[in-house]
Amino acid sequence: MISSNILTGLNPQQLEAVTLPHGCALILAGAGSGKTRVLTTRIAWLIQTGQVGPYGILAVTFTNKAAREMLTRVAAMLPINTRGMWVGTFHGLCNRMLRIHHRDAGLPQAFQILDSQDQMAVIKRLLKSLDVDEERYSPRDLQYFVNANKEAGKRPSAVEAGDEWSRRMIQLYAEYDQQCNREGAVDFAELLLRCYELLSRNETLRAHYQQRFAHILVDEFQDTNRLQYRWLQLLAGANSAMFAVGDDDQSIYTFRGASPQNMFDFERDFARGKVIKLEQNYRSQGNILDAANALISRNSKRLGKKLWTQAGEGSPLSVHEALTDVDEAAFIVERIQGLRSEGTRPSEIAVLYRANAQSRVLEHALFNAGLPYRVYGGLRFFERQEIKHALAYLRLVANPEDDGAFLRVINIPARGIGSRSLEQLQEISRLRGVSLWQAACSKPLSGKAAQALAAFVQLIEELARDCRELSLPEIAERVIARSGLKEYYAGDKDGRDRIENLEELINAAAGFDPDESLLRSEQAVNGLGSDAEAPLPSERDANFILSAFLAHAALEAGEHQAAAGADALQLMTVHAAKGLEFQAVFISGLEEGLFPHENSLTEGAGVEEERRLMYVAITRARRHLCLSHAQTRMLHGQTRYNIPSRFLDELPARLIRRVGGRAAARLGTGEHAATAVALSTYAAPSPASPWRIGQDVVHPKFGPGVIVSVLGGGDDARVEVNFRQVGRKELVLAYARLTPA
DNA sequence: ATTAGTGGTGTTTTT
DNA sequence: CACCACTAAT
Repeated sequence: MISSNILTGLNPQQLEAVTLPHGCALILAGAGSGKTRVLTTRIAWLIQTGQVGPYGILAVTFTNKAAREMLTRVAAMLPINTRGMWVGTFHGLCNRMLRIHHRDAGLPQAFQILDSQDQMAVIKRLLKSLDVDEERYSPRDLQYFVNANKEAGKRPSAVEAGDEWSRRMIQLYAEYDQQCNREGAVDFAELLLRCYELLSRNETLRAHYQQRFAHILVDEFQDTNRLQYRWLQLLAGANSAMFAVGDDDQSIYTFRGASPQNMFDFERDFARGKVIKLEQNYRSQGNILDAANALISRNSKRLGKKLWTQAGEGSPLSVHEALTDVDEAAFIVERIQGLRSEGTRPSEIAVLYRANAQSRVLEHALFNAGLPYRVYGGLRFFERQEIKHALAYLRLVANPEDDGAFLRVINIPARGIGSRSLEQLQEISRLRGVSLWQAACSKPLSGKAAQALAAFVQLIEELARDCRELSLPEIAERVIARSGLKEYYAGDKDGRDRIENLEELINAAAGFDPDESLLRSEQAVNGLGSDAEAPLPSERDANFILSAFLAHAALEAGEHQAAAGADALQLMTVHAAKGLEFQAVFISGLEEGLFPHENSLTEGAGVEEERRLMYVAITRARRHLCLSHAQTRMLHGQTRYNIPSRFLDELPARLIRRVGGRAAARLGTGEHAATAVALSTYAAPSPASPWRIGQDVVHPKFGPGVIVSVLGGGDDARVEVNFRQVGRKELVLAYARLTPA
């Protein structure tokens, strides 16, 4: 029997999980416990034993990468066509469903997906056109308001208005939705909500999918939000088996609406006690694991789980205190060189940090040391300005009603249509209730601007015509050539990279496989009467493929940054490191206010999430773990004095070895000595000083409060205090009569 | 119409 | 510091 093959090497708990009889179950899988393996083997086992065909499987992941990996691994285990399986992210699957049933969902066939950037642009445009006071109703707040409510499953009419402010926000939310509908645009949260509503409204459709998906598997269950949970509930029929894998200790996305509560609810609603814990860790050595366990045990709300390993205890964790962020980077470089001389490959070394901004100093040091590195985060391929511009042209070709795309490129490159002409256009579109494109087509301007506008309209129409006969990469090429974007960037001093990126876009288009995101065979399989709109393969015109490509660009923004050499160091935020593992891991910037981040200190649950984040960071390491912090650090152009992170204190001392570096050895002589002396005379950075973050204080006028940050030093050392009664205030220590409480 | 310069502001993590 | 929105000058 071949089936024994895929099951060999599983430990008893893994085996039990993989071969569970039909029904729902919750798998509590600790870090490094073989979670992905269990998930993929489960799928392979279900299919191999004939319990279900590929068509009956729906697997949801959190990232595109995880989805790809799952498909690859299943395909490696089974010689079957995985095409029929629905594997993807929540957003990707909802997109797929909405494309198939766009009519039932009330969407145009070529609906556009707005990424957060696009969404922000729409919101700003909206606020401006309504002449809203952006002081009181900021674009950022509205974006947050809209997303939070959508993620809670609430349309404007369902949001309860407390005060004047929220009443206005609800109005704006409604206006925003209307504008999106007018333009055929859908934001990330809308993908989910729209799909949820589609399924809950349309009984036929729901019954169809419920019957089809006998097995629903969910990865990273702790990251699901309430709406996703309800979406899964709708999709799971009476006979569907839901298999959820997650780790409450690795829930680090509650800021984005993720609700670990879903794990508790899932046990109640579905699994009904069918819970399997995977606690054997195959990744890290004992000391690292002990540190992680000790740290996370301080959190109160846990399902409870303790990792263990058969690997030896390994070496202790290194902790280094640096004077400045620059010294910290120098120390890390030094250690990395040590690791490399021992034979550790650069790509097996990761430098982690809490916030993207921290990468600059590290990059600088690595660059000077000649160490190849790769930074994850920052701008991704499809988020780059030049790519966004090119995509905007493509969006106009696919759907000229797309005002956002229109505004983006109407004058890029400059063609003589300035703010004056634009105002006129917008006025017309507002009065007639038509899109900017339609307004432009009615030849509303006169003089030079009119000619320029006509040329633009002609350009888009011409491209749209071409689009019908050309393949996707050919369209991309033509758009880039005819739009004048290349010439536009040729004059720029950093235009070289941008032009290269534009050329890369053509490659991306050439490599795009629409079937991967929207299965070609899907329509045949799922011959539902309700979506007769589904185009026949021959009729799957360029526009359809173009829309699929644009959706792909929005949903999967692409690689974070091109690889700088195949074997390079890995730099990334802790968030980005989730799910990865490395031989050696550096966690930098372990300082109060940074990690844990100060913004998390004000809310009660915030610190616990930061602690889970630290837990994730620690458990990325297999053999070497090095923690560091700096006494002073440049942040927002200001020197800040930080005390060591509380998380360092929460690690058992027996697991830790304090280490210095060459930089530290220099202390006591030369310039560093001066700094050291100067530092010791300042009250702010000394651990003995009462002015530390988190300290409760009393002010004679403002009353009681808590210190949220310490800024500067010397005569103008200041603290920021969050007062109970009057809110945040920044005080100069030399003047403020502040007393510790 | 376009561009350069200014000042004010806000900064976590991201599918 | 870095990004923006707005103003002033070409």
